[in-house]
Amino acid sequence: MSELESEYRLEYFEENDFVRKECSECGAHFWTRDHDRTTCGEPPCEEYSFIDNPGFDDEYTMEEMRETFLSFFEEHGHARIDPYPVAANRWRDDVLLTQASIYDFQPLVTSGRTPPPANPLCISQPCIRMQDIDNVGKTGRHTMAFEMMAHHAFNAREEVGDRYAYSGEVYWKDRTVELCDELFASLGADVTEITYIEDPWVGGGNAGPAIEVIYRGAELATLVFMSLEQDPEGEYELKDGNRYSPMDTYIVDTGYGLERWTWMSQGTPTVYEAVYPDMIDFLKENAGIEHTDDEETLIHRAAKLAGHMDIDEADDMDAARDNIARKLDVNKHELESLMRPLEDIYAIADHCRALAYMFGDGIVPSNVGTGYLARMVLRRTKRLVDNVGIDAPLDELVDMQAKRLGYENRDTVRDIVRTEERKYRKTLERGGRRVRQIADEYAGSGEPIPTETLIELYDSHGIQPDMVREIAEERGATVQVPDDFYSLVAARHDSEQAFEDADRADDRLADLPETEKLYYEDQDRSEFEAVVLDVFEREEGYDVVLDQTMFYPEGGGQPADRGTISTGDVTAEVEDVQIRDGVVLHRTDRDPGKGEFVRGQIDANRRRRLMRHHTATHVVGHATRQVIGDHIRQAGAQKGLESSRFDVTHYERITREEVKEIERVANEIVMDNVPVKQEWPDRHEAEERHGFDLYQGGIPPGEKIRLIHVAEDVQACGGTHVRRTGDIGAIKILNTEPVQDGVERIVFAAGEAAIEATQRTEDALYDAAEVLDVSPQEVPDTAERFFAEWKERGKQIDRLKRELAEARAAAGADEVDIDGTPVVIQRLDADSDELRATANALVDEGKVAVLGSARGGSAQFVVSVPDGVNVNAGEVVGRLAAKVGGGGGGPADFAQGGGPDVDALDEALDDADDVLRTVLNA
RNA sequence: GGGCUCGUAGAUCAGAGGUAGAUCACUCCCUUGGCAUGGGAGAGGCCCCGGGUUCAAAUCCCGGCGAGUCCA
Repeated sequence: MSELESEYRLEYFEENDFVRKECSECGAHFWTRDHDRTTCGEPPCEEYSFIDNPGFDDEYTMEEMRETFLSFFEEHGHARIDPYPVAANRWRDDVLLTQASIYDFQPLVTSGRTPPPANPLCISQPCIRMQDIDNVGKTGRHTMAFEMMAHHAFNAREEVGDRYAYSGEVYWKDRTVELCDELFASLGADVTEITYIEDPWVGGGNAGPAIEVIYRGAELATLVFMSLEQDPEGEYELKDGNRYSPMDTYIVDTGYGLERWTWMSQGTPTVYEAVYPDMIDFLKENAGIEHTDDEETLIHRAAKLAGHMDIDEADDMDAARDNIARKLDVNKHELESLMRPLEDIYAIADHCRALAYMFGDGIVPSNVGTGYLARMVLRRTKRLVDNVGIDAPLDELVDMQAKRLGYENRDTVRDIVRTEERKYRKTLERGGRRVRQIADEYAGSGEPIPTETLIELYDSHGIQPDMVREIAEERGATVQVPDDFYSLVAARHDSEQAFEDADRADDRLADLPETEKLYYEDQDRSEFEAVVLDVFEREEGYDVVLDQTMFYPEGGGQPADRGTISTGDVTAEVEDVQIRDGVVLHRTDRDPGKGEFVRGQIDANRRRRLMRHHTATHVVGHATRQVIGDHIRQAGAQKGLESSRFDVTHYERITREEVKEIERVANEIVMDNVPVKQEWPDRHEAEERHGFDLYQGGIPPGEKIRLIHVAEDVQACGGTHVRRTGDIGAIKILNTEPVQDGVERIVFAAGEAAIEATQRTEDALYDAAEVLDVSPQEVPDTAERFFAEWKERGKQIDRLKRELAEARAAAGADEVDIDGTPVVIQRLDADSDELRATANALVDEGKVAVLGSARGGSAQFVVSVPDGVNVNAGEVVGRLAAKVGGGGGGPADFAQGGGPDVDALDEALDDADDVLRTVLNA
């Protein structure tokens, strides 16, 4: 019995004559108004009963259902909130995709550090869950993309006062269940059929009681009461084996699946037909799928049983399908050939919606992060489309969903899909060639292609084993894919992950007040006075804490200030500045003394350069978005003194033309000399006005955030900036390079650094011009001509060497006769090409060539033997080379070798005839 | 972020320490009235870049650049 059992004894249940029951099938505890009920109502304990028998008074489209839900909660005192992007990594670094509405408020709101945008609130949040990907299309109810409708209330215990960004209780369990119940009733549901299953929730270090809400076999909502946090000494032990204790904040976290509610209202065989009717029709027609009335009936009946098709719960797909076929009394293969294409079409519609969300919200395909997930989904979708025989281009299919979802950047989305599809096609072509080659190798041998090769093909070249099998079979080779294929692949990646220590809160700083940040008040000042609050000794040097400071601590990609802190008699160099929990630590070489009055002086020149680069970063970012597109987002940035780098998301290489245009637009903003403004608005107002693109460099905590306006560009930013764009002076883009797939780095310089960088580039050009003895403008043409001439000369030299060699051979150098074979033994002191050519020419005349050279600081030999002469050239070279302290070898008719002992070369050549005789007689 | 694979002729690839190759494409010649085609000849290479090992590196080692792919 759960220790949380008492948590579920709600007044609301008692007042409304609910009873607590235990499911006769699965043993779960649940609450119901129906006193005769025996099962919990959730598959597999019960089947869907709403198919062809809708559970609400009216049919709703997805749009209508969303509106109905949100306005219901608005009428019940909730504020409606706009949805967040599906790319959750835009505001948190612990997850990639938004998988639930509560993700929008983690970690800053749930921890109480930042107030929610409204309290209570309701929202319909687009989510993507990759975990269910294998179920999509097959179970009739799983989708990868979905909207989680939700109402949330953020509560804090009375006794903690206003320590958190919200206080007191808005509402808790009874009101939550009551609202849920009322929503059902307002739609005309038969509330006696609803079951509320007790199902404690645990996840991500938090936990709490939770209730699954089941109606006619479908799980329509989950009501989570997040109220516990992990604590080794906590009073509750939950199903994950950890102990938990109550938190100061407690949060109503609900989830109502928009698609399921829509489905429930329509009672179609699958959720997909309820939510994407137009797209399903289009895909069916395009794929040429038509059903007879009998088949249609069979599909309906199978759909009701499809709840069993869940690869998590059923042992495997095959068994589940078998099971359904038996219940319907039809042939399994018949059922399969009927259902498969439909399942693919359902999955395509769902995947296209997921892709529309991802690309619409600015995810760029990549080999890492969310971009990789998007790439996987796209490729999977492409395979499904090809499989089922749909000839519409993928970008059009994704666009159908993007249009429905109301995205405005549809052209970019289509461009991304096309680019990505092209890349995939190339990978498939490359892979196909590779597999055919391997298949041909094994086709003759009768052996199957080894598992090791399959793993290699998948891991290194992205070729699915199924594809290998297909191609191999065409070529007459066999393939056996082991069941544990993917775990074998995983085994190749079992290296341990290195963890970086998170900055731990420093106890020493707990009692110190936050340092007053003068650098935000006047960004041009470089001197200030302060009091030393404390000094901590470090291994090397000291950490000095002041009451206020002009020193900018490292952050937001901007390096820390340098300078000095001085009292009357001590001057300490500030070598680094860091910030911990709002306290600025000045790392110095000397101790100014606790309690002293000090004068601080920052290195103004250094700071000016950094400020120029920081403001320039905003300008370059803005210019890049204007030139390339709205999907451009900051993926990292580092400011410097000589240059800065700015990483942006983009799905192609940035061209030279684009660089020039970005540079032009950026410098236009500089020349416009507009003021750079900072403001500290309420965060939610700022988000309302400017959207999530504010947070290019991460999300700051707190009720108010600092915004920097540069021309039309607005960003949340903690850095220091120049007063007007004209103060930047000039911006010069130095280079662009790929950081990873989907991320391009723009390296640029601002102000005097831009001039310096340009001068360096010019110096290089002038130096080259001087060497070529032409004007800088003529350098490219001249270089091209020289390179062509250089290549031509190389060929000319080769020709001449060949002629020289022939001439030498014809001249008949000292020729000796060894056992009837003419042999030329000669020292040439030429390079190895020439030796080779000469030897070849001699061989053409039927002579054995033994040539030596001392070119290049070492002794070298070439020995060449004509056809029909029984001398092993390799052996001759080996013996000669041994005399000069080296080695050599080669095929029997041609060999090379040498050694370091140049002085012994002549002696070795003198002995060559003996060597030849020995080898000949052997 | 980490692992793995690959950079050789315009394209696709072979060569795996010892004289840089094949196929297609290209140029020219022959066959034809012209084309498809057939026969022959030729041109085309900083073997990605930089170090190292070696008598000798396209080949082995290290570093870089570039492309691809899998995993988190």
